[in-house]
Amino acid sequence: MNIYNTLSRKKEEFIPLHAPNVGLYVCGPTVYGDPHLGHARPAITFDVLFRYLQHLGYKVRYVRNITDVGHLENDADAGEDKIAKKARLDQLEPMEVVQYYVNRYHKAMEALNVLPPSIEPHASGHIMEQIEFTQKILDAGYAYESEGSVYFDVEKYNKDYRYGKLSGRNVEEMLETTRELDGQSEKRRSVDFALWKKASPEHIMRWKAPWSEGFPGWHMECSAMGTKYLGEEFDIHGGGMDLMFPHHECEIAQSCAALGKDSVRYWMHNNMITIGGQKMGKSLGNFITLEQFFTGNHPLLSKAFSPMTIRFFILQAHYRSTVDFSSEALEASEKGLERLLEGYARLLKLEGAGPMASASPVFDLRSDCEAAMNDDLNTPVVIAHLFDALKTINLVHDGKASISAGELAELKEVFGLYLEKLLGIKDESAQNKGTEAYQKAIDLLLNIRLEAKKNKDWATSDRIRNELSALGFEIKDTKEGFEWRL
RNA sequence: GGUACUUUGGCCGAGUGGUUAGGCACCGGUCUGCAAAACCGUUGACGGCGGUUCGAAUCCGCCAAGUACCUCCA
Repeated sequence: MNIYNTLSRKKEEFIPLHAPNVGLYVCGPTVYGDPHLGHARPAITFDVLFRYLQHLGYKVRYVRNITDVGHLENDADAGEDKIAKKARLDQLEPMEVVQYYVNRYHKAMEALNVLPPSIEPHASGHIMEQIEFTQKILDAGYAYESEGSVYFDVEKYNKDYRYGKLSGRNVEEMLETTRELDGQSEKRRSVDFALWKKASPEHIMRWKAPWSEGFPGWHMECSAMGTKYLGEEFDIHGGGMDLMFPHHECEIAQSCAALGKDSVRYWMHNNMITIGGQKMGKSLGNFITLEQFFTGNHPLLSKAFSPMTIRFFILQAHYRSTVDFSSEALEASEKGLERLLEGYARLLKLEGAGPMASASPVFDLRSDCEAAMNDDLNTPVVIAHLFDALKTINLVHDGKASISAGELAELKEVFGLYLEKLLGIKDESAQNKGTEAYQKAIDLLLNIRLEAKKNKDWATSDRIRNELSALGFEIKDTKEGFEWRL
């Protein structure tokens, strides 16, 4: 398959370092707040990649970290990190905050049908590794200690390697534009970044290190944990585009400085989600949590949207495009998804007959979907192919076309493979059907209605329909009789 | 200011040189006691100007508009 590599800004053929094993690392959430739409996109994107690589026969070790040490707040809050701040404000243990939001994150991911990664390491559980990694960089001469903190020497590193190759930044220019703004800091240069930070007295998350009691810098966990679980060199590193600079740039520098070589072969970045053309952000007030989507409890939402609708909506855009969220767009996706799922249910009940057509479009579905996935995970095109197949399914269902047993078997297999296994779309309404007795009771009512209809007793028939509708049932009359759903 | 990128029909969203993407909506039709649903079908587009080419939504240049990153963020 081909993967767009941010490093080369080109699509490249994916060749694993140690086939059939593949190492995949993705930047996970910082757990100091409720999971929101922004967490859903990378999780779903790389979930599909994880599923597809496995489908291709690779043994994938998928590492997605939990950032529970917290990134530094801005300079005004010098030295305080998000989790520590949240814990202090709520008078909780930092790990209480972490546990609470990790649980919430897992719950949301499960609802979105995102498979759990192979390893989900916590930054707080890998302080030793981060200290060792920092020491390696110091030993290699690319870092310096200052007042108990350790900083990465970007200028020196840039002389031997090249800092900024991922995001296209030029260190000389960065130094020129920022040098004068820099006051008396512990850092030699404003572009230098912290590998270890000495904790201020009020900072409650702290660990002992050779340099001071403190905590690791923001980028260290990914270098340390990535190489710990996937080796000094591994295949794919993913994350949001906003992490390209400085986070991933610094990661590259750290790993390269410590190990003398690049760790990551393919860098993949998913684009952002916008709301009304604007980025979603806490400071912009257009922030919507996943729970708010599931319940519809937000002024920007016209109604509740199911997790599968969110998942489908995200997959209807390519992962490298921005995707603009609106209630309208979501409603459009919801309807399309429903149609697709009903078609799939219909397909599973179909029976084949007639002669085998040798050049049936059914047999193109597999190769078309495969080609789309191989082209940098083009899920919107896969979905378009499924909609094309849906047309065939409906024609057969309506008796306007016939299909051979062989074609039907292929269609069922491929449709199910892509929709359920690879895109990870499942029919949620199946869970809403209730017990068998309950279903039979509803069927009984609707059968009575059917009889009333036969007798042209419209009063009874309409009464049953209207009252069930009022209770939230959706009644559909069909040729054979009826269908219903809650 | 620097860096990266975007601009496709009413809306969402694929597509990188020549052939229908797809979804939603609209419209027409089938079905129906009525209605809904479902199904079928049709219409409709490539920001502006110039260039390369037999031919450009697709390549190049300029212009315009917009977004993100450079500071916590997926």
